[in-house]
Amino acid sequence: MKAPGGRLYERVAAILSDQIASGEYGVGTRLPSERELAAQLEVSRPTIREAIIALEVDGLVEVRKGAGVFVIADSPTGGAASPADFGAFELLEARMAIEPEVCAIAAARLTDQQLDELGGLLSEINAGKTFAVSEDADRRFHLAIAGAAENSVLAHMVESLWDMRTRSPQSRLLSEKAHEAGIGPDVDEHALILDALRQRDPRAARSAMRNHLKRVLHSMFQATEVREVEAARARVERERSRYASGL
Amino acid sequence: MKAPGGRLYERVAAILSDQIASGEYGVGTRLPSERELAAQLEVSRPTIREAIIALEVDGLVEVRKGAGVFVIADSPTGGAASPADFGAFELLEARMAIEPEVCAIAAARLTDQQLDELGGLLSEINAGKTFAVSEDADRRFHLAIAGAAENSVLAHMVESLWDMRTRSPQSRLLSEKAHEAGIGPDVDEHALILDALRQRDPRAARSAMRNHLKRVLHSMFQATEVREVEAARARVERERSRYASGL
DNA sequence: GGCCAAAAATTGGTCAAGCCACTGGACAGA
DNA sequence: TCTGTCCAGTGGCTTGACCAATTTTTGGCC
Repeated sequence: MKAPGGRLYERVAAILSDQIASGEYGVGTRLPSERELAAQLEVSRPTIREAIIALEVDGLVEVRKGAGVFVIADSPTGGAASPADFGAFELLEARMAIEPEVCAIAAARLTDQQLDELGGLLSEINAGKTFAVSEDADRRFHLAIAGAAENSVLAHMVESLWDMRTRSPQSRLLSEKAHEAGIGPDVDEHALILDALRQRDPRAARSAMRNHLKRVLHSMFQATEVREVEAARARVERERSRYASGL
Repeated sequence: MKAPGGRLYERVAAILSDQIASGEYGVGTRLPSERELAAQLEVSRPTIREAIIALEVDGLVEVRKGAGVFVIADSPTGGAASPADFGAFELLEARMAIEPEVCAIAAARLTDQQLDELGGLLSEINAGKTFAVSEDADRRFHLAIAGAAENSVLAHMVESLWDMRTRSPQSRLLSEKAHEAGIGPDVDEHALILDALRQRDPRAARSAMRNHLKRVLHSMFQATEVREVEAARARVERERSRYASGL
């Protein structure tokens, strides 16, 4: 379940696979062309091709020369149903309980090299032109911190947490809503976390991570509110049109 | 290459896969470099890379940057993951990071019924005549607290933590050692945790849980000091020294 | 207007060449 | 003998190009 720094094609495959699982690319539909994907995800075409081949071997897509890449399934072949659908809020609560501690531990053990790596990821979050790209960088940022804690159990836990998030329909929905509302990974907050780690100050690191997640929680509230407002507006609109016709 | 029977990478993957299956490239050995393969099979390097990725997704080979491509199996595996053997000390460290927080959350949400249940488990730990019995009660005590946090993700995490412990040879070994040294679940400490939960005081609960785990860590040190365990000794010792600094 | 064939645009398939980062072992110096 | 440095080899990724299959558009014809 390790996924962080991995190879580029793996990350691209993960992104695409998520988008397929989430229904963003429904079964039977065509994926954007290799060239488009390369532009969107900011990688080269060969890398996109490698990712697509990985998906193909997993039985998710079918490639038709000259026509395009088509989705033929939304989950890995024999993958007998991924159970465990967790709620978006409890997932975040779990992160708030675990990640700050992990971050504190990491602060005490980080190597300079790992700091550099995190710096790079921070710029990636910042530079990511697409929502999907910077969100992926966000994920790798958090996983890199977990890795820096030098505790494979904790790394495994944090990874598992993010996987659950990916698999959770609720979380994906909320993430989408947040996205539409213009809410994405916050660069400044991540910078604060990195600062604390640079100082190798466990308390500050814990606190920075907690604040970050608190803000994420806040955005989630916002996103859900927006959603409700929209639903309400739609309802009003329906009513309005109904009465208008009777005029 | 000629005889267009499909895509090139598929044919290359088939060739390599056959050579692996036939033992031409045995498990553990290294494949020729991508450049060599490209020359041998008269295809371009990207094609070789695509084929290798297909083999990788099938679990046949492992790619190590800068080193080469290594055969790790001679037939496609179901994709099963590794058994994951975690170290006893890092496992405990993970518990120290997670369980106190979970305990704090539980303190705020516990029902009276859950308190009663915990009380019952406490007596079981106390009354358990066998080491195994009270240890099992110990486990259920901790899981019950996690369950009381009313967060399925956290409950899942804690459960997973204890499962790892059960599956970890190192942990079992240490637990045995501790047993021989007369060290078992400490009733008083569990009582302190329960007290804090009864007061519904998150801080006190967190602190009580942390102290409890700290003591467990201490016992583990004692147990490892008692005697050496030939096979695992080196590894345990390495870990031990790493965590000793944080004591 | 409707139909069909040719042309153009689009898409995957493959190749070539190059630069980078990492690994591992050889090699020189202490 | 040991240690640290260096370098050749290896995979990782990109750019740019051309080919082949397919789809879409175009334009002439009926």
